[in-house]
Amino acid sequence: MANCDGVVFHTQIASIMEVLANAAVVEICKLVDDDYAVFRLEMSQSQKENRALRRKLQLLELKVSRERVLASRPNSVKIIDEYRGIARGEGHFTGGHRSFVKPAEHNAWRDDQPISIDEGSGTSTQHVIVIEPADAEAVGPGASSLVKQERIEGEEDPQHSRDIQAGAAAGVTPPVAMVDLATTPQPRTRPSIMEVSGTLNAVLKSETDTETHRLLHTGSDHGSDPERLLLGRLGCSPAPDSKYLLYENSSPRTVHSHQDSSDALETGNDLSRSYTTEMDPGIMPLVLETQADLSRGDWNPFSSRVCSEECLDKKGEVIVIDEVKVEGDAPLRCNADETPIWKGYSQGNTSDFLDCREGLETSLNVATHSPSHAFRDRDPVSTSMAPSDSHGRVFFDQVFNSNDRARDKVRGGGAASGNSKEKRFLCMFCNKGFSCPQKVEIHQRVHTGENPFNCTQCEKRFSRQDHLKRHQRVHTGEKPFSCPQCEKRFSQAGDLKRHQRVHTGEKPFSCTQCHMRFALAGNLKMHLKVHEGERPFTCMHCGKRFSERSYLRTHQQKKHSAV
DNA sequence: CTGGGGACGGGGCCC
DNA sequence: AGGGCCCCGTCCCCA
Repeated sequence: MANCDGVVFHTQIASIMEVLANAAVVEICKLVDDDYAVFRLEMSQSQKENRALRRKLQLLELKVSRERVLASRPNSVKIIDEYRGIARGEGHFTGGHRSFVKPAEHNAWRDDQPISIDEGSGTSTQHVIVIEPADAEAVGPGASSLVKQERIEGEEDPQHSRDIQAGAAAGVTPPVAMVDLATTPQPRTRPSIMEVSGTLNAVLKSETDTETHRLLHTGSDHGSDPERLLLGRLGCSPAPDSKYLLYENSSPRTVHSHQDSSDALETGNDLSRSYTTEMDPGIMPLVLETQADLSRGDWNPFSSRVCSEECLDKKGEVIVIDEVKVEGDAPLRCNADETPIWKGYSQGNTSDFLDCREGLETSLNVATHSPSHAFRDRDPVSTSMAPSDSHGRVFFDQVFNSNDRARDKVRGGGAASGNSKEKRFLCMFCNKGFSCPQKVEIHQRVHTGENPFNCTQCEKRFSRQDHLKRHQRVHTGEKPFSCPQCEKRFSQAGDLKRHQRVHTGEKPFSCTQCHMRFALAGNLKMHLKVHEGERPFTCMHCGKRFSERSYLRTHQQKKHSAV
């Protein structure tokens, strides 16, 4: 009985505890719910305030930008303060859609010319920056200008840039270099020059060539010779003859010109420098010349030159440069084992071109050892290997009728020198200029090592067909060149010419260390080792040293043949 | 060492 | 455009 009472007591206690616990839980939940409701209410209010403020700010910015556009248009000669602020480093370009728009019509903005800007894209706030020459009076009404449009908040809006282009193109059929690189798929024949990492670096060349117009000008004042515009990717070191060169380093984007070293680009007031250094990283460098008419096919696949001197005479003026973003890490390759890179140019595979450019930069010795450099280094006057006096050369010129060609060669030597106006096709390895793509292709075998012509009688291979043909005289024994003074015959004309010095006594190569003279350059070279005391070949039997391998071989045959 | 030839690479020009 | 040729320079080798 007592046990039963104890059980009932415990049961009652348990039920009471349960009730109390449930009540406590309910109370706690209620308290939490109340606090949460209050918290959510506060949050929603804050968010509403934020939205309202943001909207207000956007409206304010839009209003200000419109006012600035209107204020700038009456005289059309003004650099908006905002841009100045940016140029001074007070402002920052934000990422986003960028466009340069310049109307083709009359090469200039007109006062009554509408600026085509799509402002209907809703949430975006756009700044229109009109960049005009500060010295507009001097430049005159025909001065060209740039409009830079910037979106602050807007996301990528392809339609936006199309609108801009349409507006620019609507007026007159523009002799245009209009590049919407980000939104318009370029034909395969158009090198995608924007596939380069780095910051935005737009280079625009204007034919007006005023100082203030060199906002983004890399070209030369010599309008007739704006030959080279190179796009390097990794601080590429181009051939020395490159007159127009753009390369980038990791630090502030600078446009380099071999000729315009003193122009605005080099000054502290250089707007372009201020401009470019303010660009967002991750935006691509762009290089183009305003006169470039891409539709004419003047693109030089080997040099990344956008246009030739002919098209520079044209007056294309509309430029639309859209932002181009880095699209991952494009695979870089320049592998000699692969299809020769220059082959890609016919398909306009410019990424290949650029990639190989870069690949080249990793081994600059290719360029520095290029034949063109070697030729420049071989100054027949300044080296001891040269004919010792002018008489010798004149004599040989007269004898062998090689005057003109010899002189032409001496003059014409390096890349883009001499007759450079017609050498529009540049080797992508050493930048040497050639008159046609086929010549470039042949020349580039120097760099690629390709030898497509193989001898059927031996295993030798040659880069040129005429060399193969010449080589095959070895097998045929053909010696079409006979000496008129003796009965000797030669397979090559040069060999005969060289041989005839035996008869003439001509020794055009003189030693600078002594008075010895030689008929052959190679013999002089060998002789010079006597003066230099250079004896790299050592006899393994007696330790005697020799300057030439052949000397050592002869020595060993004579002295140590038994061994 | 010197003299000289064989062979080849490369550029330029002509047809 | 492409082939062929001329020319120059150079390396290698041999007598």
